Amino acid sequence: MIQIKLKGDVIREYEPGTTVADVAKSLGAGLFKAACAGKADGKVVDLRTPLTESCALSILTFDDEEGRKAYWHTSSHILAQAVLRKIPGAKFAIGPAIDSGFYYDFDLPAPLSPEDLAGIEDEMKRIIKEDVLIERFTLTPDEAVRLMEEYGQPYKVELIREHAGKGEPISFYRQGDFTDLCAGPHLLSTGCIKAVKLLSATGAYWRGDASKAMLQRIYGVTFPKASALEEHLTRLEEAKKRDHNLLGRQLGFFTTNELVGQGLPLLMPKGARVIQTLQRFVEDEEEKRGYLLTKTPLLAKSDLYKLSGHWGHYKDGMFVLGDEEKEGEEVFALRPMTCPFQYMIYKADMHSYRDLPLRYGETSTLFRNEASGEMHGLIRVRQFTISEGHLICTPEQLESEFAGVVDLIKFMMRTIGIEEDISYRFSKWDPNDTEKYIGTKEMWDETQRDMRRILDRLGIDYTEEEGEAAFYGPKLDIQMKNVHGKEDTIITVQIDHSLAERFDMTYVDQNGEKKYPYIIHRTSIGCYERTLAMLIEKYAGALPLWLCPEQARILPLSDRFQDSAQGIRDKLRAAGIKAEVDMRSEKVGYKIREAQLEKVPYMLILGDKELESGTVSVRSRKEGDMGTKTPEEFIAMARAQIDSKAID
RNA sequence: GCUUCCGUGGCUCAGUUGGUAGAGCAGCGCAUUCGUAAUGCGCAGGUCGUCGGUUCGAGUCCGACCGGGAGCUCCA
Repeated sequence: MIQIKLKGDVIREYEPGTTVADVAKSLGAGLFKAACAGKADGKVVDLRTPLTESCALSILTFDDEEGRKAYWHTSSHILAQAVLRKIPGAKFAIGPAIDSGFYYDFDLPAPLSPEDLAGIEDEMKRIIKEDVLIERFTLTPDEAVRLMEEYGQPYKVELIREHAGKGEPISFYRQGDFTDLCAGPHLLSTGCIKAVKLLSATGAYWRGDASKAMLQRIYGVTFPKASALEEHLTRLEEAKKRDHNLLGRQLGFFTTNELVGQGLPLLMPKGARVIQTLQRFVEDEEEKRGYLLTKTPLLAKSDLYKLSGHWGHYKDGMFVLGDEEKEGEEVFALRPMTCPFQYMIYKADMHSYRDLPLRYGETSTLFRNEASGEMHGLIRVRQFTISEGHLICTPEQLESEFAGVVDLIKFMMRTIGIEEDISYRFSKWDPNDTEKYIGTKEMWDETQRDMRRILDRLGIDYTEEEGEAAFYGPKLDIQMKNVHGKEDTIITVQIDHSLAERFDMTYVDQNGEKKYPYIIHRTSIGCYERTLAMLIEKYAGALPLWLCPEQARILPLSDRFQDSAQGIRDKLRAAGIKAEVDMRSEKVGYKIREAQLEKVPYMLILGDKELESGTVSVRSRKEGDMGTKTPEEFIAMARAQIDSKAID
């Protein structure tokens, strides 16, 4: 007998060879029905796995992340089986579970129409109803290749050939007429899936490589209960309503124009005001922290970028002015970053170790010629303005300067209220990508070791990603997901031990020797356009009071009150509160409705009652009627909120 | 850049098998002067993204380009 330690440290004895499914069954019919996979001594296992030795076992259900992954992975196989039935000649690539469901990539003879998708979804429901048994079996690599060649599946053959070297048997899962190469785990039968929805069909490159074939990807999601699917779909709909690309336009924050061009949003008065508020806040805070403001040109001769390495590594991403081919013509380029400009400021003087650290900050407008399919609202644009900065320091100062930058960033994130929504990524180079990166392996090993040590000491909880570094150094990227679940970098901090030498930036140390300093590239709040986009989505347009482009709107009950309304508006403005009056001859209900839709934080209603008592009726966008206050009381309340940068 | 879907007045959309455009909101005018999410009436507004093709005739069919959405790739 073997001893299995279950939930709550309960130990039960089983015959050796008992499967995970058997154990689940012995614990209860309900658990067996809900079981998606098992976890034996911390390792995720298939329900079919026979237990040969004593271990700690937990049964994973849809409520566990790993159980959910197995559930969705099985769903992707059902999708593939449905495609096989509906589209003869379909070739299968890969079909994993993802955080929000699953997808499967296919090579199909014709593009998928929405009707095709509906037909495939119906077929999936049929397969589920048939409750097809799912079986696991293994083959040697040679047998596996032969089987997949027989099925006419070249992508699977390619995958098997790659695995073959490991000398392990290749596992397959078969459900009726469909057999797929797969490591598992999987549910026991197709009937375990209850509610299905196919969400979209799009393109995706084989192996994520743009030089390889474009496949068709179908995204879907499934749940054990129809109501859970409904809720999920409702959530997706709700999320779309927060989309900054929609809401930001509705609220009059920005617009785009065909004649102006792709990726070139026009910030309208309200959006421009929000960004101005953020920018003033950032510049003031940086000044307090010892940053030196610079203002450098938006373009430079190509020679500067040749020196920085951008001409070699980043030319496709730059807007180049002038014709390189023409003899003797000067060629310029709009700047894609601020680095070399601030370096030239550093180089304008001789520096002693006593001068360091030097912290340069600039509200910097950058231009990047992104490929046409990359642009998205305010998140990915061709011209943007970033709180850019470079810290020049000695090796001894690197850690404390880095810590200072992280402290500033955390302060910014806390202030705008997104501290809980971000994650940290340690972005490293890819040693095999010689095209992309400059510098030696020793240099990379050293700076990455330095950065890791600093991150660990700062207690930052980060993930690691290879091949995401800047071409000159590793990065700490601060990531945030947009409303569609897509992650973007909003802030980045980089350690650079390579460009100082390239630019011959030196300082004189205690011994009178010239040394190359470390450079920290950083932004404190990111680029304003992208940060604004994230704020719109985070707050569904209802920004914290201090950031609102219109903080109070006075609503005179009838035309008779217009003069006094303007008087109150002027009082508020004098107190630094952004106030307007709705002068239209409309009913107050109508004015309130509009102000609510425009997310104006406070509405001040003015009629006979208020005029007599020298007050206004205050309505908050969030709490509704707040009763009457004198203008002075309202100003005091609003100012307190604004000055503390309160997050509602 | 790639795959796919889409493009009708400022916005949201309708427009049947090709027969030369319609609604609501917004705007403007008039009336109304109103108490916490839409007052009524009227007026004006579109060479149907652009260019080319098929056709007696194109918003409707075809192509190219421009722009937008989703995904992929890319993102110093």
